[in-house]
Formats: sequence, structure tokens, C-alpha cells
Amino acid sequence: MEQREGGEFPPKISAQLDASTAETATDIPARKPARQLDFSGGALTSASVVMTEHHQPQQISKPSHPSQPLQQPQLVKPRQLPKPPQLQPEMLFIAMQQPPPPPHPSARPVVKPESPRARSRQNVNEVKDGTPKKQKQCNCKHSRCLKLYCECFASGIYCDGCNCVNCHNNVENEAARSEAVEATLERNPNAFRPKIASSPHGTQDIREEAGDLILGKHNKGCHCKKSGCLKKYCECFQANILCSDNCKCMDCKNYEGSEERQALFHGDHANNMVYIQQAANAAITGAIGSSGYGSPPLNKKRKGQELFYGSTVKDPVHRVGQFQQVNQIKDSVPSSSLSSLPGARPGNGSALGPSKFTYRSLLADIIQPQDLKELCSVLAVYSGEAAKMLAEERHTAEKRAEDCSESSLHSSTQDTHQSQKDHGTMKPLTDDVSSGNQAMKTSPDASVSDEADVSKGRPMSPSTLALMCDEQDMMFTTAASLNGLVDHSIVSSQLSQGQRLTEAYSEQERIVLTKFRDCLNRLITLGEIKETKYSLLARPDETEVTSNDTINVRTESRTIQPTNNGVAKITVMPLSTSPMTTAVSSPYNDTNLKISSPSENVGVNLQTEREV
DNA sequence: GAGTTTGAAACT
DNA sequence: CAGTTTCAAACTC
Repeated sequence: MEQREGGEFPPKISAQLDASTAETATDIPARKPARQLDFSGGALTSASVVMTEHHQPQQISKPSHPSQPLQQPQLVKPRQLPKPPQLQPEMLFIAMQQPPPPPHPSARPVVKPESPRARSRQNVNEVKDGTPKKQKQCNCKHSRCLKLYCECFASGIYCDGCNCVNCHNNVENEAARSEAVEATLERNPNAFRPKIASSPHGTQDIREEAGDLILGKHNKGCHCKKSGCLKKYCECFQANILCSDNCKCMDCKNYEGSEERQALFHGDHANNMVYIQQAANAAITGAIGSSGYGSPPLNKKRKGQELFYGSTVKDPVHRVGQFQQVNQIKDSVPSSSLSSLPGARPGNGSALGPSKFTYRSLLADIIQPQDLKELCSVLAVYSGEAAKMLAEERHTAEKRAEDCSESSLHSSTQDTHQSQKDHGTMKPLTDDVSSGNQAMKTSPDASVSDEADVSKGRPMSPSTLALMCDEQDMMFTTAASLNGLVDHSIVSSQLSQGQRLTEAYSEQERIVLTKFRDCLNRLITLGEIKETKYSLLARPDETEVTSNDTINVRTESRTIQPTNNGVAKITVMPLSTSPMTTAVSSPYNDTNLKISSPSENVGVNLQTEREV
């Protein structure tokens, strides 16, 4: 209710008729304060002019409308179905013009969401899971929805279906609305521009840096005093960004490394990993807006808790914390460049889009660029050696095949017998093969015999070959050929050179992938160790391991499935949900490695591709 | 759901 | 620019 004012003015301040209050009380249509009225005409012009040059220091560096992707969708109010369709294109257009605000006063306020609150909420509502959702409605009572207090207005959209009173933020009151926009722009040319500085590079960078911290920076900064910047009162917090040097907050706890902040995210949420992963996924996909993180598990703390440091703005702790964040950002990159960053702060440099959460890969410290290079080098070497070895073996096999062809007739019956017997022991053989190049040792001529349809004693069709993308298939044929079921002299003669090459590649690939798998397994183990460590640290109430604690050394199933088309999949399914996501690209053309985490809660899906 | 708290916006 | 008031959302009960 209108405790404070209602239709009454503050008793003591007679002359201080707030324009909006007066207007509200009297219901005078869109009348502006004297100042605004006086300049409305010229102000407009001036405002327009200003718009073209209103670049703020923080935003100048973004000629490419960084936030555009995020905001564009916001401009189209989902719930506006019944409303003027003609409006939306315009808004969209204006959105495109974002940096230079609408040149004409009549131009709808099209502007971008200004209030971080509005922005973040919108984001939440619209992009949470990639599916637009109904936007929250405002509840304005005294602003006629023509001031930035109103989320809708601040977002540059018409009110529609809101719970507001005496709303003028609609088509019917376009004139008043336009005036309000002008007035608002006059006061602050950036009023409708995003408050959170975003990446000048766009969302793609969000992906690229998903493994590290993703930062945004409030252009003006917050001025919180009592919330510790850990409640939604704080614009930074609401936008899920850390406070920056732009902020003038007191007792800020919204900085990287803040215990209170961590408690909020990890605290009583046993399943905090889910949130981490959500954030990671959000960052990766870039699908979530500034608050797409949803509602972080807010620990409803008591007031007393918020006064821990008692220090004022930007206390040393704060600065240290923020600096830590910077360090972490740069961690995955040669760290030499960061330590000397004067006043390095979150959001400095290439501030990324309104991201809400910062996630850092558990492997960030483990995997270094040079490691990847080395790995690729090793794999390349293996590949080369494998090729060499295969060539030799093939050569030997062909020789042997010639020799055997003479005696094959004699032994065919015997071999058949033998093969049936061996079938019983084939499993162990298969297992051996799956673990490495063992198969080739046990069946030197595998590459040759593989290409034959053993059961029918004739060459396999290309389609059949293509189907042989399963390791076990290869194992089977390998084993079968080993048993001499095939008349190599006949089969080999029918093989095309291309098929041979394909098989050779398969073997080669299998060797490389096996090595790569081993490497990944080690990597996973390291990640698990780290995760376990962090999991323990994340427990607010348990700083040390007790006898009841369980340190999860999880097991996972890993399978490797080489295929003939040059693509192999290594699927790792950890029991936990550690968000491992690392993109690996090799300097070598023939080893293009991808490690991704496509599923939300499940696990890691490691994919290895080789461009043949 | 009502009342309180909070901080941005608006204003002086 | 600083101080105050207004406002609506966030929060608490």
C-alpha cells in the first residue's frame, strides 16, 4: 500500500511536488516537470544529438553492439500477443540502433532494458532454457509506468497484462510515453542502454571462455549499503556479476573469493554442483541472460551476518578478492600478463556479456596450451608409427598369404574345426584387442582378413565395411581371420586399394585413440581428484573430513568406438556431474579433438575426430 | 498477503 | 555533486 504517500504529498515539503506524484494524484496525462516541459522540444533534439555522441567511456569500445544478441529477444515482449504488432519491429529496429539511441523523439523508447533488474528478470523469463517465457509484469502504482522505476518502461516495452495502475506505457498513451522517454533520455542519455557492460566480441567469446570466468561489469556500479551486494537489491548481484571498481557499495561481499558469496551458491545446497554446471552450460551455450542462472540458492541469511567485515567500500579484502578473480580469469592463459594489471578488476578488459555466473573448469589448471600441443604431437607420432608398423605387417601378411595359399586346401577342414574351438576363447582375445594394438600382434594379417566377409568367404561391400564401425566387429573378424577361415589369396586379390587404406586407417586410428583414451583417463582422474577437493571445500559446515565423510572416487564407464569414417567416440560417464568442458584443437590436421559436455547433468562426452 | 527493507531513480 | 524523496521490487513475517 502507499504507506508513504498515496495521494498525499509529504506534509513538510510543499514545494516539492514530485512530478510523478502530482501527476499520479491528479491523473494529469503525461505532464512533465517544468524542466522537462521546457526542453521537451529542444531537449529532444539535444537528446538526439547526445545520443550520437553519448558514448560513455566504458562503452565506447563496443562499436559492435555487444549486447545486441541478448537484448534483441528481450525487445519482443512475449506476452504482448494482443498488443500492437507494429510496435515490435520498430523496437527491434531501434534495438539494432542501440548505441545511437532513437534519433527521433517519437521513436518509441525502444531502448534496451536499462534496469539491471528489469534486464535480468527479462532474461530469466525469456531465455531460461531457451524457451521464451512470460515476462514478469510490473506493479507500478505511482509512476504511470513512465519512469525507469517501471521495469517494462525501462526495458523499452509496453506494459501488457501488468498489474500496474494508471499505466501510460501503452499505445493509447504513446504521446505521453514518448515524452517520458525524451525526458528520461534527457536526464540520462544512457538510460535505456544496458547497464552491464558486455563482451565486445559477442557471445561466441562466451563459449570460448566458458571454461573460465565470464564477467560483466556494471557500468555505473551499485551503491548498496546494507545488502552486502548479496541480495537482489543489488544490481550487480541480480545480474550475476561481481561488483567492480565502478561500485560504491559498502560491506561488499559480492566479489570472487567471498565466503558469503560462496556460501550463497554452495551453502545449503547439497546439489550445488548442479548450479555450477548450469552456470557452465549457460556460459557455454550463451543461452542464458543475465540472470538466466535462475534463482541462485539464496541462503536466507540474517542481517547480522552481513556485517562481517565492517569495512567500507573496497576494503583490502574486497580488492584482493577481485584481484583473485582476475587471476583466475587469466589463469588458463599465460599468467605473466595479469599480475601487473593495474587496478585489474572483474570486467576490465574484455568484459563479457551479462553473464551471471562464473565457472572455471576443474581442468583449467591441469590442461595447459602446451600440454595440448604435446598431446597432439604424441598422438601424431603414434599415428606415424602405427602407419609404419601397419605397412610392414601388411607386407608380411601378404607374403604369408601367398605361402599359405598353397597349403590352405589341406588345412581348411582342420582350421574350421579349430576356429569353432577358438570361438570359445575369443572373448579374452577381444578384450585384449580393445586395450590397444595387441590385436595386431596377435593377428598380423588382420587388416587383410578384416575386409572379407568371413562367413561367406567373399569381400565385403563398401556398405558392410561402413557398418564395421564397431570395435567388436573388428575384433570378431580379426579373430576369425586369425583362425584361417579365409582364403587370403582369394580375398586379398579382390580387395580394392581403397578398402585397404580404410582398414589401415582404422587400425591406425585405433592405436591413436587408445593412447588418447589413456591420456583422457588420466585427465579425468585428475579432474576427479580436484573436484573431490573442491566438493569438500564447498561444504560450509564441514571444513575437514570426518570419519563419516565419503570421498567420492567415482568410477565411470568408458568406451571407445572407433569407426571407419574417421570418427571415434569416447564416452565417459562419471557418476557425478562435474562439468568438464574443454575444447581442444590440434595444430595437426589429422587430429581434431573435441571434449564437450553436452548433457546438463550427466557426464562428459569425449569425442575424438580425425579428419581423414 | 501485508508490511518492511532496500537501493535505484528522481528530484532539490 | 550531495542530500533527500519517491518508487517498486525484494524480502520478511
